[in-house]
Amino acid sequence: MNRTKPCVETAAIAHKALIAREARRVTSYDVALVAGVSQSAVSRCFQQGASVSDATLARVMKAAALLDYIPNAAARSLITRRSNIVAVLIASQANLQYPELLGELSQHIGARGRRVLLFTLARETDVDRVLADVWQYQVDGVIAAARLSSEHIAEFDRRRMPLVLFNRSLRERAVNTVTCDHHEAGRMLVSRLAAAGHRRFGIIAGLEDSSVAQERRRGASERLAELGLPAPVVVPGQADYASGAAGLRAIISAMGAVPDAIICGSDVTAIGCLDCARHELGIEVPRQLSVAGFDAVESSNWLSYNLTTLRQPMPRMAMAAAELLCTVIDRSGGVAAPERRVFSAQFINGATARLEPVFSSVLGPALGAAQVHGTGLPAPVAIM
Amino acid sequence: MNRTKPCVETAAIAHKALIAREARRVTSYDVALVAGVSQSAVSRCFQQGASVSDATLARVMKAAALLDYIPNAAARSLITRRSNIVAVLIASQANLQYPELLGELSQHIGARGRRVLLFTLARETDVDRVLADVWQYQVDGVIAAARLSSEHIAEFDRRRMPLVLFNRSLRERAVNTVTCDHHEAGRMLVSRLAAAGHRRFGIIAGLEDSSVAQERRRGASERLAELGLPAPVVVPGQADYASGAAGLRAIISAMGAVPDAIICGSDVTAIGCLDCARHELGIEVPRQLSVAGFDAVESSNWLSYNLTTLRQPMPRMAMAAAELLCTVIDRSGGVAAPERRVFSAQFINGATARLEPVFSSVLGPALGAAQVHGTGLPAPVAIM
DNA sequence: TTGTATGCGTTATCAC
DNA sequence: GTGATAACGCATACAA
Repeated sequence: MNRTKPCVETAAIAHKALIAREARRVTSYDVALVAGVSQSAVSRCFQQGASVSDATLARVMKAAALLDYIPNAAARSLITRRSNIVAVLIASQANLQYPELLGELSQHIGARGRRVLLFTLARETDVDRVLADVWQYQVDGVIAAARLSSEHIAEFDRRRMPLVLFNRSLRERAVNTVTCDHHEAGRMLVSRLAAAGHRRFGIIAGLEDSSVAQERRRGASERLAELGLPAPVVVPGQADYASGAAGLRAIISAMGAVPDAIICGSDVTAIGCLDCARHELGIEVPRQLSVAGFDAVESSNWLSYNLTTLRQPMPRMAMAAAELLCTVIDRSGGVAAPERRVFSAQFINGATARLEPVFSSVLGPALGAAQVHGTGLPAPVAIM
Repeated sequence: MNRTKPCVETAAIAHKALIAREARRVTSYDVALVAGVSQSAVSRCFQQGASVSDATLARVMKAAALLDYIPNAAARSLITRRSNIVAVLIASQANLQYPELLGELSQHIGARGRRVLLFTLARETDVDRVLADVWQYQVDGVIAAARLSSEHIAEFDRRRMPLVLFNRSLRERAVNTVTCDHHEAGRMLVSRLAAAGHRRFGIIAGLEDSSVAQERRRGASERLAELGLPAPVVVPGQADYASGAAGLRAIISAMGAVPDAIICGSDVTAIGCLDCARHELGIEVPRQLSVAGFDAVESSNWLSYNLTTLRQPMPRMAMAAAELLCTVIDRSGGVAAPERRVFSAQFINGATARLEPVFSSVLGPALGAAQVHGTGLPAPVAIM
């Protein structure tokens, strides 16, 4: 028994030289040769539930270590039909807006033994080109944080490719989704602002092609109508800082006055709006104007802003997406009905919106603020 | 000839049903059968410089389209020894600090016909575990924006795995790198501040294990010593907002006074420092205190801050890294000497540091600012 | 230009 | 528990 030890080592050295000379890769055959077992035995040593004797395992592992052997995932996936790779499709925009998303997804997917193959979309129209690549790489599933058409979804079905939509919903087709309820978030924000007496609203929209921004806007407008408040002045925006200033000026110009509240499609836009109001137009926030955003990005919490906003639970959503996709992959074959996981946005009570009722005791009888905001509602509207 | 057309179509339909029944994938053999050619002909149709007649190409492509055939990248990489996959190793920290990096890398690498397999590191110590995965996936090369030890690099060499280090340099070993000259950036910042009369410096360090932050700090300290200025008060930080406020208080406490200038390891820290100074301690910036950051993140340019900072040319650096790696991959075999591409940081002249000489004409004769800043230098120091 | 035959490195199936 | 052998789906050398 003792004699095998030096044998394995010297054999490994000689064999390694041979491999280097022939400029080949180290394969399981090489390990088998050095360990003095069959190639099948080597293969089994690198699998989970395989039955191998301790002695064999030890010999094989030793030989593998000496040769720097690592199983070839390409060859494995060819036969197992599992690449252990998950594609993540994400619009560059979305990646910049939610920088933590990719990292969170990668972590959770990694924890489930798979890796993320990244497909970034400079424009949403790149989807077609990118999907062709996705099919090639034989990924086990796809998380899409980008706009997919109904035809795209159909192709996923046809190819039996597991798919989870992230923050995009598609009414026409049943498909696995993880989303935040942006429609409800828009409603909630308006409810709170209206309850505090805001009457005249401006909205700086987010990206036109973003369903997230559209849902928020729809929710807000819908709730305003329900409450019998005037229709908001809506101006376009691009979810960036500059859109905040431009939007604010456009709203004031269209309205002929400063509105009671401005709802922005994103925090960065809200911050742009805020800075413009305070530093350029001399409008006091929140005394003369309330400003609210969406997403609760890190900077919204900074002392200079302390923004009133709504947070999507990104970490939980990322985890849910990873979990959902991996579950679908693991039970592949057994095709189950698609699942929708919807999370609620969390209200962040910052300091850029007056959310106390106008007749709150903290305000004196001379309600300058109430006058600036127009007549105000006779009574606070029920919150949500 | 005309008769072949319906033949291909009906054959395709029948064949597709067969494949579905057997629950197989569509392979090049299936396409060959339907198109009435050999499998190698099909293979050639999906390669670049292969010689195929127009007629064959047309028949094959038609059959492929009808069958939804896509070449299997795993099988291809097995024989070509090219996966067309590039691994990107990135610390989660770095991803949050430079959200655009991943997207830029992905775009440029995609433009060169490859995709990014993402490996995020929650902790820098995860490198070992992650590298084992990297070898498995048979990637063509690696871009590492994480700390690698000399032993790690040695393993890349041993496996002949092309590697580009991003923003990490390693003196001990020759390796391809793309970096920004952070050492020089630190020196530059001190030179400018010193030239404007700042004498007493505080430094809020970045992450301890980040070579970027260390280089900046070393450059700054070195330049201060060269200029004969007092050694700076250095306090720890974590590149986050909270570190700014904590660092500012710590520096003031250690110094027993407000320093002339504080250099922060990152913009976010600088913004935290700024907010604390202005909103909590009532220190006027830049009149009583100059604050500078690093990186020129988007928010540094906002009206509320307008930060004095230094920008790394991230887009160009990302492009350089992608280009360098792909070049190395394409000439694989011909091992060339490693290359280092070093970019310079760009100074952003914001409004949070007094960079005019203290005796500038815009200041009146009663130099409150100069007194706050101590004696000031008798004459401006030469810039750089 | 086209077809035949072979190999890439692994897992899976079956005897033993 | 172990070893022979057959896939997996493609690209390539070579003959035609």
